[in-house]
Amino acid sequence: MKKTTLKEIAETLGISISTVSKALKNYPDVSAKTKKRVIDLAESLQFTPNTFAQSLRSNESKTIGVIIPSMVHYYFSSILDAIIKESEKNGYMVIILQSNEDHELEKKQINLLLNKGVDGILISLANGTKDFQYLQKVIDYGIPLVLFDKINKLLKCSKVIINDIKASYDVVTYLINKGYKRIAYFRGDLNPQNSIDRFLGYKKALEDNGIKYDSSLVYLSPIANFDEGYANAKKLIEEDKIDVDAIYTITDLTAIGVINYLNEKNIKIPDEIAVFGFSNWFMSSVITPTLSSVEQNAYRTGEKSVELLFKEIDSKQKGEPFKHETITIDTELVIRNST
Amino acid sequence: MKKTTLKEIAETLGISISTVSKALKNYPDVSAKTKKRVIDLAESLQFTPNTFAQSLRSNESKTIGVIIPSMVHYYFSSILDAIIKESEKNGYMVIILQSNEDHELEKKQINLLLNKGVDGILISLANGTKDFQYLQKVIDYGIPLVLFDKINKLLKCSKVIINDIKASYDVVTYLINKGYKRIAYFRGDLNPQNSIDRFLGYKKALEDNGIKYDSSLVYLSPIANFDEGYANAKKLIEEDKIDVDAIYTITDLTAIGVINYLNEKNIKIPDEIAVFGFSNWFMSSVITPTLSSVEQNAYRTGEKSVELLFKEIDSKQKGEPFKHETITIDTELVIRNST
DNA sequence: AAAACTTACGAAAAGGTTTTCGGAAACTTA
DNA sequence: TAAGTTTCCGAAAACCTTTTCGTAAGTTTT
Repeated sequence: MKKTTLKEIAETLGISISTVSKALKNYPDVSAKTKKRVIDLAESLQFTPNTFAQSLRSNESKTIGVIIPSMVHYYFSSILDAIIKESEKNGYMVIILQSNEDHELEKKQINLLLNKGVDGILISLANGTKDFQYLQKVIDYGIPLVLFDKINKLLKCSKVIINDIKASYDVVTYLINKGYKRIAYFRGDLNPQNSIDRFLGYKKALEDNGIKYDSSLVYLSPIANFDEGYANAKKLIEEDKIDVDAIYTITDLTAIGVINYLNEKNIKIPDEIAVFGFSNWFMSSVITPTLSSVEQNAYRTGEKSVELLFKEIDSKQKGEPFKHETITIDTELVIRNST
Repeated sequence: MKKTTLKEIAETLGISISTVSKALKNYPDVSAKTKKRVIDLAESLQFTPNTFAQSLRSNESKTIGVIIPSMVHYYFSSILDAIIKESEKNGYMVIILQSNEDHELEKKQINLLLNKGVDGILISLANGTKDFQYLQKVIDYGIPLVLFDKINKLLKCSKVIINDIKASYDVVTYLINKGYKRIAYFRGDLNPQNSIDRFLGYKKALEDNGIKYDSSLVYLSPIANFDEGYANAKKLIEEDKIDVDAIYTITDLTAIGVINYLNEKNIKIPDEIAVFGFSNWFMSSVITPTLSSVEQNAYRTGEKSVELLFKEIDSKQKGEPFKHETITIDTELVIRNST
């Protein structure tokens, strides 16, 4: 089975290819009668234009590329959900790549997408990413680029983020107001901006509330997973940090590791130790006890990211200049039984 | 910034476009000297062939399409993880679409992918899908198609599934051997094949173990989510089904709903009622109590699906006939504290 | 030295669409 | 009726790569 082409329609009707093309695109210089003949035949043959040829001519693929660290992740899959749906509404398809937190792979994938001829790129950076030359290359090539979640402030392009400093500040302030005094923090690596910012928010809230920052209450969980949360909680308890009354973590998964350890040791949450997470994974609402967290509005982040990208693609098509924007997505504290 | 073309290289070197193309593809009828000149210049200009033109010529996009019901789902995102990674290894990119369990949308998306010119399609069917004409169309067009997870037996194409009947049979047999006698089942809709099969496995295990099937112990949860599990558990308890000693559900999420209700009512798991799920979501290993489940090997399902698809794409390129295969992925019971 | 090969390159077509431009025919205006 | 306008269509180029086929020059064989 072969696809119908303009040529076939033209030959069948005894007219030229140009006329067929113009008829289907409703050009004014085709008579109503001819238009009808063309459209009728095109429909009966289920004609759809060959996208390869269209892309070659227009240099547009009607496809965008997305690079995320990992797909099996509540936050990212929610963002992708939004990106895919919004793109489809706009007649675009989405190619997804996973950097796997590997900086070199990310670099290669950017090049793959550029070669592929995508009309725009959305990316949440891998943690290790320090050299931004290849992203600058995307910008130089004039390909619309939007950074979301894990961004780099130095790049001149649009960005969608949350205010991590404020969100983190709010968490700690809430804990202090609840009466918790010795608040441990399980921080992430100091590489992606949001990891730094959450740590800064933690510190600032302590300071503003007259609590001295104590570095012995800060534990590192570089990949922010379940095991690290569990291990750090174990360490904390075994180090006899008996006065710690709350543990706040870089992300929910780590917090759930903490909860599991505390549950095992029969340490009462929140009576003996409270736990606060970040990102509001679905899981957090169904574990025991339910986990307080920060709703990051992943879906909205995805929506806004594509929105910015399409704005930029649009400007490019029209040859208009484009003003980069940075959108900050609102976050909210979700209070549950763990605090 | 514009992309380098063969033409530019040809003009710079004062040779023809054909020769440049052949030099880069290492044709034997280009002298070593010319080859070197071409390759050197191509590298310094960072030449990469225009994929639009390549696709137009070869009628291949080096892209495959995937349609799943939903992306924010542990099972599906794991499958996608595998699909994306394996495709990348083979030099293919992946376009992902979500049918949202909407049969009409699914149909539209198949057409989108066909028009896009993807080299193959992977799909897990929406629950409501009853009319398979448009999938037959894919096959008729000669586009490689692989069904996974939620399939239809009548379609003549490759498939990757698990043995749902056996997996379910094993669960119930295990429960019976553990001494549970009144085993309730929260079943899914009778539409996708796997939902039917799990139900059949449940019935058969009862029968083979001399336990009479009791339809009053079967509850329906059509979309198999948390709330339905919770609601059905509530209903079961409020109906005073006091002798029920185990609840087995179509999927983990539903089981977690059950656990949450039982926890709330202080009904001891597994002492008063045991709970068994299906799919082994990550969540199941961290809730209280941890949930017994069936490991479905999602990643492996993804791997095998692309493997079959690429086999078929390969055969097509070589003009060889292709023999459809159905691969059955092994499952294992994962026993935890809920049973 | 003529015949038979080999080597190395280029012309050209094909893949399908889009859009500009030119021109013939039909029509309107003075 | 001549000049000016519309209306409608088609030729052709452009987007870029790939591959077949032809051919000139050079090399080897009789």
